[in-house]
Order: sequence, then C-alpha cells, then structure tokens
Amino acid sequence: MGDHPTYVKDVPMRADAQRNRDRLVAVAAEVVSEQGADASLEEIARRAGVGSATLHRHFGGRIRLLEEVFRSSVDEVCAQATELLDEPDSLQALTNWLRAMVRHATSSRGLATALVMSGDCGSDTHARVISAGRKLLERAQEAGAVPAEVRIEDLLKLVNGISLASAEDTAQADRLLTLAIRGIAPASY
Amino acid sequence: MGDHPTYVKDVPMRADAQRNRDRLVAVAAEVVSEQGADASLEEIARRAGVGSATLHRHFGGRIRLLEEVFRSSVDEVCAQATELLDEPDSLQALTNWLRAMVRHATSSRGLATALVMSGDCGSDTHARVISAGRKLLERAQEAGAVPAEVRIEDLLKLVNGISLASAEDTAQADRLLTLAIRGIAPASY
DNA sequence: CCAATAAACGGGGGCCCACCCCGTTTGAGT
DNA sequence: ACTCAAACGGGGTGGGCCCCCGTTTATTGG
Repeated sequence: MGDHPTYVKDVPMRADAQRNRDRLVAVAAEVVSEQGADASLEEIARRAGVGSATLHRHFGGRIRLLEEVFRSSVDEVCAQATELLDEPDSLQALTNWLRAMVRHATSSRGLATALVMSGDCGSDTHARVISAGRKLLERAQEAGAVPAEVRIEDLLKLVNGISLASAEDTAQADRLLTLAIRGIAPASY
Repeated sequence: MGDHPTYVKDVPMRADAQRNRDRLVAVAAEVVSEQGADASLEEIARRAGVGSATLHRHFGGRIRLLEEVFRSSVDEVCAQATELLDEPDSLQALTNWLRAMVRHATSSRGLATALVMSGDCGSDTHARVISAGRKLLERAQEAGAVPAEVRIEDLLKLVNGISLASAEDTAQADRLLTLAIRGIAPASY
C-alpha cells in the first residue's frame, strides 16, 4: 500500500528533513503554549518557515505532532518521579509529583489532555508516565497512606481532568488537587 | 453601533423566528449528543432546515447556542438538587447530586465543559447551578461531613474536569468521582 | 568535483467551516 | 388588503486541514 512513510527510524533522515522536523516541534511547542492544543497547524508551519505539506508529511496530523512536542516534557516528568523515590515521606513524594503533573499539564494548555483523549495514543509516552507514577503510588500504598484500590490510571486521569477544568489558572488547579487528595468527604469511607 | 440584535427579550418575537429558534435548539441538542460540543454549526442549521445565517442571527456564535441547549438540562439538575434537600443523609444527598452532575456532563459530550470554559458565560445558567449546589454543600458541611473550606465552585469545577477527562466512559467517571470524594490520601489531613 | 537519483519540499487545489452582507420574503398591525 | 419592519437564506469571504504533484536539494558513487 502507498502507506505514509511516517518515518521509520532506522533509515537515516536527510539533513534538511531532520532540521525541519526539529524546528516544527520547537515552534509547535511555542505556539501551543501561547494558543492551546487546538492552534492552527498552518500557523505552526508558517512560523517554522515550511509549507504545511511538510508538517503533514512529518507528522500526518495534529496528534502525532503534539506527541512529539510532549516527549521532552514527559522525560522531565518521569525524571522527577524517579528523583522523588528518594524522598522519605512516600505520600509527600506522590502528592508533590501529582502537583508537578498538574502544573505541567495546566501550563501547556490542555495538550496532555488532547493526547490522552485521542485513544491509546500509539506511542509509549502514556505508558512511560504510568509506569513512573505507579512506583510512587505503590510506595505510598505500602506505607498505608493511600488506599490499595486506587489505580494509577485513575489518578492520572483525575490530574488530567483537573488541569483541563482549570484552564490556565494554576492556583485553581492547585486547590482542586488539594481537594481531591484530602477528599471531599474525608471521613466518610 | 449596528449591534447584533441578539434578541432583547421584552419585544415579542415574530412567530416564525420563535419557531426557528426552538427548532435550532432542539436540533442542536440532538447533533451535540451525537457528535460532541464541537459539532458543525452549518450541519445544525442544515438539519434544522434553516440557513446558517439564521442560526448566527439568533445566537451569534456557538457558545450562546450551547447555553440554550443546556438551559433545560440545567433546570433538571437544579430540580434534582432541590429534591435532594429532603434526603435525610446530607452527605448522601450531596454525593448523589454530584454523581448526577457527572453523569449528565459526561453524557453530553463535553458540552458543559465548553460552557464553563468559555469564561463567565454571560447567562445565568452557571449561577443557578452554583446556587443549587451550594445548598446541598452547606447542609453537608453543617452536618460535619464535608470540611468547611470546600467551595462549591471548586466542587463543580472538579466535577467538570472529571467528566471531561472521562470522555464518554461513565464507569470511569464514576470511579474518579468516588476517588475524589473519599480522597486520594484520606487520612492525611 | 560532478552527475544521477531518490528524498524532501511547498504552492496550490479541494473541501469544509464560521461568520456576515444584502436582496428577498413574510408575519403583524391597521 | 396594504404596509413595512422583522426575519430569512443564498452566497461570499477568509481561514483551516489535508493532499497531489511538479520542483528543488542532499546524498553518493564515480
């Protein structure tokens, strides 16, 4: 089939292609942080100084581009999770990480959401975040600070929802997360 | 200035205008429930058998139309809140209402979200939901089931975020709400 | 260094959408 | 019935997404 090239990694990319690709990701990060995840792809291409066809050839649609944009911050988030495994207070570690996640997702205008929403998102970014968070969660559960039935996937969805509902208001996002951590009706279970 | 008429209510509307307006709202409800809050306005107009200009004259944009679509379900939600004031268990009453809100928002494909997101949304729908919920919340707080610092606005935002993050998966939405009610780390405060 | 060649580019077209202008139709009051 | 403002809707404008295909360019073997 005349399948989209959708770059196979082991065939080295031509130098100009690599440059354009990188530039597109960088510009996309910039534009998305200004305008949100539904920014115009045309504008991204325009600002990057390439034709919109190039953008489409490289990413074949908005979601793949967004994924690429977030790969780097996902790295960051995962690294943070690993660092926090050294924090003695396992609950603090978890909540700090969740707070970082919320701040991260909030500051990037619903980008994370756009990704999570778009099904199982193909790439491994999702899986990596889940596995990073799971370690923190399990540690807190073993310490008895978090009920055993809490699932990391739900936790992340909740974080995602919070950042979505708070738009760009980080103070609000923080309040909502605190509310969710303590519980609306803490005594009731 | 040649301001949009954007109907002034006390001048009675012409019969055909009223008919078209009602039909548009009905069709919009249908289409939105099928396709989500970002459905094409053109299609709504098409299905309603009117020109797209008519849609715009009546509502002047997507948000006003969505507001109108949801006025009726907002009525329903408020009525439910009032009924629940009779429930003896004030916490049950509150959580049941929140559950209903989540289900409602989830089943309507992010419509509520679109409204809440679009700033302070002009109309009074927002205010009405808040005031309906506040009664339930305050009752639960007086009974000591919910901490005093919880604000109804945050509660609603949280509900909104949950339904957004869960897309159409009502089971997931329910899990998230339960999680938020009990708290991620219930013992920690 | 130069051709040959395949990879990558991007202008421009197709299609759809939001929004609005303005000539035409129609309901409402007399 | 007649008037006339209110309401309508075809069609235009501008923009967005996505893709085709003729052109340019990086690469590489000689």
